[in-house]
Amino acid sequence: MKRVTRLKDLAEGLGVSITTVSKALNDHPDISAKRKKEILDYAKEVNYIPNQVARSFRQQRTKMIGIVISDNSNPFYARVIRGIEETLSVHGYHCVVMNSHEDVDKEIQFIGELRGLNVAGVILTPASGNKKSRELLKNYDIPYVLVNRYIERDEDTYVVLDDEQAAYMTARHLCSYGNDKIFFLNFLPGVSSAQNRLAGYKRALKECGFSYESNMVVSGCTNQTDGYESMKRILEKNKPPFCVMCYSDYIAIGAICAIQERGFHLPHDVALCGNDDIGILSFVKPRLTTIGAPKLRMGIASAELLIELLESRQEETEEEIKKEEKHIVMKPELIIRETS
Amino acid sequence: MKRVTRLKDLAEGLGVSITTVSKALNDHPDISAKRKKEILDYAKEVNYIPNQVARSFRQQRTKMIGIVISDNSNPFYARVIRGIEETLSVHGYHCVVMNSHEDVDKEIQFIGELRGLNVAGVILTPASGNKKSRELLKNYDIPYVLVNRYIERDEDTYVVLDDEQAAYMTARHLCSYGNDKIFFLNFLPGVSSAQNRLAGYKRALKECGFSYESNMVVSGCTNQTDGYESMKRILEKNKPPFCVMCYSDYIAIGAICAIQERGFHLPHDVALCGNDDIGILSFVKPRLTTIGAPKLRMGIASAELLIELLESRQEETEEEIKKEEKHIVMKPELIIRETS
DNA sequence: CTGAAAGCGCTTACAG
DNA sequence: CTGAAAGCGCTTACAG
Repeated sequence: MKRVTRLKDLAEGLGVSITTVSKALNDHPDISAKRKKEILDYAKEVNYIPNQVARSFRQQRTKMIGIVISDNSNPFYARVIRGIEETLSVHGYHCVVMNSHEDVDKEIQFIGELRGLNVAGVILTPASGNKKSRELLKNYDIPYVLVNRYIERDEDTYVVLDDEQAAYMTARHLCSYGNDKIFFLNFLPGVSSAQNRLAGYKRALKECGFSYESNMVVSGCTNQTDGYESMKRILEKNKPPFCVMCYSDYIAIGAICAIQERGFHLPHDVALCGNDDIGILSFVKPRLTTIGAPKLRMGIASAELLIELLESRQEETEEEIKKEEKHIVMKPELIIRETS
Repeated sequence: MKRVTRLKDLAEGLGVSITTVSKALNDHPDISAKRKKEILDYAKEVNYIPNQVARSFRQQRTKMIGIVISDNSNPFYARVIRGIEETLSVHGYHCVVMNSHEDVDKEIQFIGELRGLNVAGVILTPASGNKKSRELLKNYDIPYVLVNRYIERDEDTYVVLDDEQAAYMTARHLCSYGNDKIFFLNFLPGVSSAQNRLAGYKRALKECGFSYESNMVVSGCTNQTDGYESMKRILEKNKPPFCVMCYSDYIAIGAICAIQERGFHLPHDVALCGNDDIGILSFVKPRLTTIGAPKLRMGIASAELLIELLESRQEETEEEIKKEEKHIVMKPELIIRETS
């Protein structure tokens, strides 16, 4: 196994000090142009790659960012992560991705591991109702940005969709069908996005003169199968026409399956909306009416926000760290296609 | 900013040496049970988290694995990554995910960055035809596993689908329709999987007594849009009935869109197969006939293979490193649904 | 502009 | 069984 080239090897090869080589490579002003060029040329020639572990250790800070989400293979988070990765990459940061699967204990364990890795920051989608992670990050003094959900509306720094508005737009749209029933297949009730969607749904019903009935809302749907099963149960007790709004496209696809199985037609018998605009579904029949969420942009925005946080921290002294929470709330877009 | 607890703080707190604390925490045999318990209890009490950066630096090895794929938001890779992450996580490793977007230069740059991070190993899907990354990894002496593609059939360590067999099964299935034309919307021609699929396609044609015509194969399809456009072009020059096999479900969905737009029916006018079995599509009409690829298992297998490589390296002396390349070739499964 | 020296927090070979 | 000391490869405050 051949030895890796170190700063010391460069210094010896050129007959200068380690300090000088380090300064040249780090673009320190305090060095003559000639020397610098000499050193940089030589470093390139021998393909010197600085040991980032040593560097991070010495500087007591890494260029590593922890990304803790429920599941990287969920198309929603997959897009968010892509946005994050691309943005961080440009700024010289690297992403450590961890899947919590909505498991609070796992999430807490991950935060500890990230602390041990001395990550520069964390981008987190907190597991349903988990306040502890946020506390830990604060305790550890790790800058963080929440994405897609928040814990404390006014205190966290986060990037979310305007969920209240998204649900409001969807429900208003469905109200126009004039059916008296708009079912809502919602997500886990402990999550801010689900709570805000419920609020938007209620607001729309109220405005349209529909009464809110709690048994029209199904909580805790997380995937296609939940959508399918919930829809089946609804169809057993209710005769179309009616409307259905779904927390996600995933759930919507499951629900559509149940509806078609019973021989009903969309949007004629059941008018249905999804949420998220998962790319592949725009090519699929019946083309799903949904809410377009800027997943990539949410990723990009959370990465940019975190970088901003990190940089402001560099510049400020300990005293004057301004605890400015920032909230980015993205506009949803109603994409009307064929299912409503 | 409060100071982080170090080994030294534990030592001082307990009135023992740093060495002893380190031994206790690392489960060194060379320490009394009583001392060890004392130290472990205290460490837990003050919530001591070892500094992995310092540790990695000292040991000249990290628990970091680089994952370099084209795009983490591609549902195929998303599942593979999930399998990798879960497996590595159990073994105490962490994943640094990087998207190369089939860009050779970017991929090479990433390998360099991973070298700088001193990763323990790399799991790589090499960009189309890129032999350089593999060379670099060898030069840098970084253990690696290729996933979903290989560069040198006999020399690399990799986990792939049996692509030849997958295409063979699909084409045989389509041959049974007795149409004389089986189009093949293939991927980038520089990639081993695309080459092997072509071989399987040819084998099936030959066995079924169909002649191979190169103009029935469209190379370079990567996404829905390519599938859609290619299918449109085929429909302009060819009248159904005929068959189409697609390199991916993505491409298949695009192709279906084009077919339906022209008013043709599946499988009556056009019998079509995808490949990958992207989960969400099993709920969608017409339900796509496809090849089931064990994406999660491919991820798990590549992670396990890499860990095996890392551990064997630990145990062996420099002399006796056995350069055993391992190739895992996974069985494809033909899932016949509604499009053929 | 250049360089000697300290030190980041661990692990490990070694002495007792 | 315990601990003193060296050292992993850098950066940085400081002296010249």
